[in-house]
Parts: sequence; C-alpha cells; structure tokens
Amino acid sequence: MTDASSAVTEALPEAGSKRRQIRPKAERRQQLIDATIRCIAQHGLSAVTMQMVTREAGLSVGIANLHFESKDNLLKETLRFVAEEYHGGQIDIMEGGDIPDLGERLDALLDFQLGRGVTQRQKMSVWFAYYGEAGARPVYQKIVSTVDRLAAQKLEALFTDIIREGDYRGVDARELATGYSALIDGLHLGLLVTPRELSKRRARAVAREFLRRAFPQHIH
Amino acid sequence: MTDASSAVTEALPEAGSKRRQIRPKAERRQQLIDATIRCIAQHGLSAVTMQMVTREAGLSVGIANLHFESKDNLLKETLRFVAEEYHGGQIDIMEGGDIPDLGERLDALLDFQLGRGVTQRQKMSVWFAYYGEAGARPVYQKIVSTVDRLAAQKLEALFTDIIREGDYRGVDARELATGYSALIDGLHLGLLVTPRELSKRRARAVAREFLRRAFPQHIH
DNA sequence: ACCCAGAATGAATGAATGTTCATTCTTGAT
DNA sequence: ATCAAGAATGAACATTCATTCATTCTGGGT
Repeated sequence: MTDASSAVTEALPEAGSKRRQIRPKAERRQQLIDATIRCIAQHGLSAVTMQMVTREAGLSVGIANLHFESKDNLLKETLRFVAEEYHGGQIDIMEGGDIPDLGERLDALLDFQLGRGVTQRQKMSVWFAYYGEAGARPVYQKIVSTVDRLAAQKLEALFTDIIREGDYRGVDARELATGYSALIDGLHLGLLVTPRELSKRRARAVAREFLRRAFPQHIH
Repeated sequence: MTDASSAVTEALPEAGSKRRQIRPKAERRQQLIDATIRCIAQHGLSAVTMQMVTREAGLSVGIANLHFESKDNLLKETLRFVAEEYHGGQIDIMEGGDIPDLGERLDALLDFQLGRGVTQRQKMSVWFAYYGEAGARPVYQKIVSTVDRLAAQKLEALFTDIIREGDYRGVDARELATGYSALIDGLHLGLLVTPRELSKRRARAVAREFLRRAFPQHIH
C-alpha cells in the first residue's frame, strides 16, 4: 500500500496546463480518493457527486468510472483508505519497537489519536460520515470491523503489558481497552460536532486523565 | 410504478381504511418525523427520499411539503426531535427530584443512556447519521450544540454534588463530565458499528467501571 | 520516426428525485 | 342538507446525477 512515488511536483493547480496527462492507475486512484475525502469533509457524504469529486481532482467525469467501477466503489475504497490509515498508524505505535518505554508509548498513541493528523476536520468528517451510514450498510461495517478488531487486540496487549509492569490490581485490560477506544471516539465526535464546547487541548487532558487514573505510575 | 394500490393498504394498524383521513397538523408532522426516523435507520440518511418517507407514513408525497416546507426542513426537524428526546430524557433524570440518592441517580442515568430506549439501532442510526453530516452542515451543529450544552451543565452539576457528598479529592467535575459524555457517545458508536465486538452488556460494564473509578463510594 | 495500447475526455442518456399545484375529498358549522 | 375551509392527493415538471462510450490524445517501445 506504500507507494512512495508521486515525487513529481510538476502540475501546479495554476491554470495553463490544459494538456492531457497520462499517469499510472495507482496514482490516479489515490488522486481521486484524496479528492473524495476533501469533498466529503466540505459538503458532507450525502451531497458528494461524481462531478464534484472529479472536478476537485482536476480530472474529467469519465475517469472515475474508469479506475473505480462505480461511485459506490469509490466511496467504499475511500473508507477503506481512511480506516487503514488511521488504524495502521495506531498499530505501528502500539507494536512500537521504536519506543521501549511503555508509558512513552502510551503518550505517543495519545498524540497520534488526538494530534494534528487525525483531528483535522477533514479526516474526522470522513470518519463519522461513514459511521453514520454504517447502520444501514453492512459493507461499511465490515471494513471498519476488520481493521478495528486488530487495533483493539494490539491495544489490549499493550494494556496487559502495562498492567504487568506496574503490578496494577483490579484492572481488566480488555475492559479498559474498550473504554479507552470509546473515549477517544467520543472525543473525536465532540471535536467535530461541538468544537466550541470542546477544545483539542481539553480533549487531550480528558484522555490523559483517563489513562492516569488507570496507570498512575506510567502517566505523570 | 406499483399499480396494486386499489385493494391493499398495508402498513397501518387500521386495516382496509383506504379512506382519506383528515388529521390535525401536529399529528401529521409527528407521523412524518417518525417515518423519517425509521427510513434513516433502515436505509441511511443519504438514501432517504421523500417518496420513501411518505410511503412509510402511509401518506401521499405532497403532504410532506404541506406540513414541512421542504425535505431539508423535514430532516432538520427530525434531528431536533431526536436530539430533544434524548437530551430531555437525560436532563429529567439528572434534575431528578424523583431520586434523592445521588448514586441511584447515576445508575438511572446510565440505564437511560445504554438501556433499551436509546440503544435501539433505530435511534442510534439516526443520531450518528446526523453527526456524520454535522461537519459540513452548521445547522445540524447548532441544533445539537444547543441541547448538548444544557445536558453538559446538568451533568457537571450532578458530578459536583457527588464529589462534595463523597469528599472525593483530585477530581474535576467538568473534566469528568466531558469524559463521561464522550465515553457514552463512543460506546454508542461501538454498539452501532461493531455490534459483534461490543455487546450491550459489556458497554454498560465499561461505563459503570468508569463511574466506579471516579466515585467508588457511590457505585458498587 | 512511427505506432498503438490504453489512458483520458465530456457530451449524451436515462433514471431518480424534490417540488408544485389543480383537483378531490373530509369535516364541522350552520 | 348544505357549504366552505383547508387537508390530502398524485400526476406532471424541471432538475440533477451516475454512467456510458465514441473519440481523442499520450508516451514508451521498436
């Protein structure tokens, strides 16, 4: 999934280059997915049209059906991309050979979950737009479930290690992991829907407090 | 289209009443809002059409624009109804002259938030369908914010009372209220999107554990 | 220099949807 | 019994959107 290409920065959004460009399939797909994300964030999932997406991508309408077979499929693949990006980032941190100290690893996780990258309105909007439809669309449920389950397992494993290391009593790793995940989701929701009431700073403080209450020796 | 409308008028408890009924405006409005809720839950917000809603309500297409001026307005009023129903229920419990004991009041609140009434897929689906669009629609943000703020204040007040009664140290009522609200939202999300991974029973256990950690004397 | 596989285009198409409004029907008052 | 107010209907209309496909164009291979 890691296409480290796209080093070509020749095409500026500036006008002038009306010339038709031919690029590999993978690159066009990513270009369209990125445009879809921006459109969902700005107009809402239910208002997104193919014309809107392709125009945002600077391409013609026909190309969407060339690389994705349908609008439904484009939306599905966009969800898959966002889900894998988010959960993949989490999992990388939790497996974290980079960070041997468990407390610091927790901190890094929190930074990722409530830091710049994720809490940008764009990504949050997309995330919850799909959640909103998930109740009626089993396909979305399945995509999210798949990546979600793996992340939940990693989180539980990390909590188990921390509990062992700190010799914490009366704490169930699994239950705590469920609670922490739900808390993070809820904070994202708050940041999205009532940004006036909940600042990013306060969201982090709340999550941090949750962890400190459970693992006082590891979070200070 | 379906031309079999002559004999069978299903869907309504009153069988065989093909006869046109005239009812007061308020009643028709509620009827349409209820139908909208069912449609959103079953098909997703982005798939809801006026024909779908009016058919679900057992009425004609024209009536929606008679009582609500547009589809947009119907959806807006539906959100307002669901939001007020949910937050209103919470607030009633939290103000709770009915329940003098603060611990029991907490229990009642948790029962309401994760009990039958709210966690039914129907209501949850509607709730998050709007959340998903809220990022792009300030109108939705405003409706939710308004009721949300009041509920948050009541929750903070309840927590403040509990903290005073239990003489708990190092606990900030406001921060804890934010955390608890976010946790409940996140659990709702989990119940909706990954029902396989999160049972209703476990969701309640997780929320209860959160409260117990904060107010050990009040929750047992 | 030439060629052609296939990438890219966008006008055309048909289906679906929100909204309108002329007409029909119900009900309560007279 | 009669009537008017206004609730209810649904065919018609205009618009929008996803999808198609005949055509154009590009760039790497020869």
